[in-house]
Amino acid sequence: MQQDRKSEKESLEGFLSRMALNDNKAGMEGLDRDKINKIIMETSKGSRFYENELKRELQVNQRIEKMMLQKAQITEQQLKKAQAEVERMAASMEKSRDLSRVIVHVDMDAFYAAVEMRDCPELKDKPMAVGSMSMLSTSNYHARKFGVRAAMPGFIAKKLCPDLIIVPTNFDKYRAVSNEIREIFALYDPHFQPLSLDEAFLDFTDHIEQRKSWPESLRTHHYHIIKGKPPKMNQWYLSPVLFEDSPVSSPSLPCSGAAAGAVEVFGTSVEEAVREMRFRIEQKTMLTASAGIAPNMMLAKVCSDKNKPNGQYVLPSTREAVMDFIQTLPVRKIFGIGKVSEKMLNALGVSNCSHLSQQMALLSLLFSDTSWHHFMEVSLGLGHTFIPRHEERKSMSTERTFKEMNQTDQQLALCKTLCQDLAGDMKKEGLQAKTVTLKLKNVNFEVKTRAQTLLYAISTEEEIFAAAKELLKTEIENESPQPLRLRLMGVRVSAFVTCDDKKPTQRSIIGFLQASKNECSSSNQRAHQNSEKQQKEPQQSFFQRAHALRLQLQTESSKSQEEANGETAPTSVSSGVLTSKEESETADPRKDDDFINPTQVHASTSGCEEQKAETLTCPVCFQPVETTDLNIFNRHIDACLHGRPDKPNRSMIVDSDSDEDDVENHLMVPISNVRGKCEVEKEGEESWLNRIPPQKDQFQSVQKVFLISEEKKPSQQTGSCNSKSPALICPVCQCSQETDDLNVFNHHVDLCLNQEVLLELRRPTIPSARNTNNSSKQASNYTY
DNA sequence: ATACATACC
DNA sequence: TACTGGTATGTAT
Repeated sequence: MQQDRKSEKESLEGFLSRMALNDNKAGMEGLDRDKINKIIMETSKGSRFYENELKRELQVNQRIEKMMLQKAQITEQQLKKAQAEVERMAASMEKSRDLSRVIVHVDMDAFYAAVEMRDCPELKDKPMAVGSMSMLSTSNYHARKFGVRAAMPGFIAKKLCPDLIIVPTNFDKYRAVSNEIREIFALYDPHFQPLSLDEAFLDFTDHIEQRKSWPESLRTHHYHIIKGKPPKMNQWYLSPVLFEDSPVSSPSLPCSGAAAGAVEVFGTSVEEAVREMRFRIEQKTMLTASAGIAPNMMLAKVCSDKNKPNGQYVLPSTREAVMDFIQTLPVRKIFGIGKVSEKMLNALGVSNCSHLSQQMALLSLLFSDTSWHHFMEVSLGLGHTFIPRHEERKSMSTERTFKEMNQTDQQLALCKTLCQDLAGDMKKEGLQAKTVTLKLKNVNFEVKTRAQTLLYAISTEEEIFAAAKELLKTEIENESPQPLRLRLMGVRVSAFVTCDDKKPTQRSIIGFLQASKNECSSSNQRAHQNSEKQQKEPQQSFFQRAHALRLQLQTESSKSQEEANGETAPTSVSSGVLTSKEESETADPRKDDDFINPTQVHASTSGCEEQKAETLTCPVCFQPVETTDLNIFNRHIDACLHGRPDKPNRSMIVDSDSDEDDVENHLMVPISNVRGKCEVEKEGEESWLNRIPPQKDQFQSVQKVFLISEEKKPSQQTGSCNSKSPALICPVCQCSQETDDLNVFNHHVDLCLNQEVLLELRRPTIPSARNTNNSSKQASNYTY
């Protein structure tokens, strides 16, 4: 009994560390923590969410236990050695210290809540929060006294504060205000870096330098005259009382300006400049901001929190001031150290930054290099002194939470919707991605992610869905006969192709062939392992690539079908050259042990590679054809395709949208569609396809292949393990081939691949009108 | 490369 | 009744 109680208490404590009130941030001082936590607990207890949090807490505790075990095994000697290393590192870091920059971090006070209060005077004296019963984005300072805070569900907040008013989010409004404040930021640093709608880093160094010589007139700013109301205390007059505990009689905000005729003159110092900026923000938006001024970004961020709300804090640019400041700083305040890191550090007796430096040798042995190097920088008060330019986006995603969904058809439909939304967002930014990730959260709050990287970039709804659907189907199958009981689904795309990757489709085919070449050489001739490295294409197994290519073709064909009814839009075709201009191995691929050796297929991956080809390489037989006459070349290809009618083959797979195995549902691609999409690209671009204008007989040839494959549907083999005879499975079409003769098999694979290559090359690409639009989607405004 | 976890707003 | 959504990055395999 006692034991039970004890373990319950322990898990309670663990639970608290995840769930309990975070009084780390501003506005949470002096409230009844225990009472609040009790209410949070009572409200949460027994819920699926709670259970999951408990589970995660357990995992963290186990991690800590492991760490402690590791710690126990550290010898005196190891520690000494580590200490030496730490000191070396510290010395080298110290050398990089730069105190010459003036970095400012600005942060709007309770942003969303403040905007809503500004626009609705009713709310001014009341506890309110922005969000919903399910989740709050932020709360005003009134509500914070009750323990109501960002990232807390509204229904719990209501328990803490029954009078709480919850206002739904109005993102458009916040975005508009955000644009207003960003205009002001730009006046002080045109290269400022926004962190969210309400927050930014600015480099004031240049501004300060110029400001020194500014006349007073440039530093004089007018108060807004609000109709009829005489100025009083400027702060009260300027903006509604948003925070009753905000520093009203701030010495840095003299009232004299207002009294003297509604102007205020700001000085030339950094503090004055920042105060001026905040003043202008307040004038323009009737909202207040807080700011931190420090020699680097890491410190500025901490400083902006120091005198929140409506205040600022300057950390002098001396080593002494910085080191003093750091010593008492709780580790949790540091950007990048969250609940879990804090808990782990606490377990080692590290709660503030002075402990951090004291324990650095130990930390260097227990944490990864990246982690302890970061700790080290923090403990020395170091951080970025130059604000990095806005980086390119690395991923884009959309996800949705809903009431339990366990029907497969609903799940697939939702997945499609998500893909549609995502494709729309991608289009806005002209993005093309290679990796698709599906995110699932079941009703027990367990999260799963499943990703697939394709070797070509995709962007359309259909393409994304083709990949996402497969991932989802796999998960559904894995769970069957139980259904997936989902509460959230999300789709993310990443691994965007860069602007110079102009021909992702083209590259995908080339990449496929080149990569398989590499693989062949490494798997069969170990001695040749160090052949040229693939620069950008990911190293995938042949099977993965084949699968990826099939997926792409799948998408493409389903698109073809959809578009069959409408007109065929003028689309361009990816360009590239297939020539036999070869310097190296020109051996017959079929003499090789590999089932494919497309070393003969070379292509210019970009238009800049000048190639005047005397010969063209047939994509079917891989033999050079000594002609530049496309008609002749086309006839050769036809002959090749005709010449091997007796090998088993399959048509390409078409998305069936059914729950049955796709392999069962392959269909013919309407030739008319293939043809309709075949258009010539830019002039001057050397493309194999360009050299073959769509001719009737071309497509007839292709059609024959399809017919052949229809005639000879290979027997199905889904499982790879239960085949008695040594049947081989084609990595392209994934059908088992009833032969153990490698030559026969190789012929099949060749044909299969060539067919896909042919179709692939007829695939149109959407002209990539990529504009580097940096309008990033902004998340919620959390003020923890 | 993939999966999962942590962190931030 | 009810515990987000978007992005980046670290850690582990």
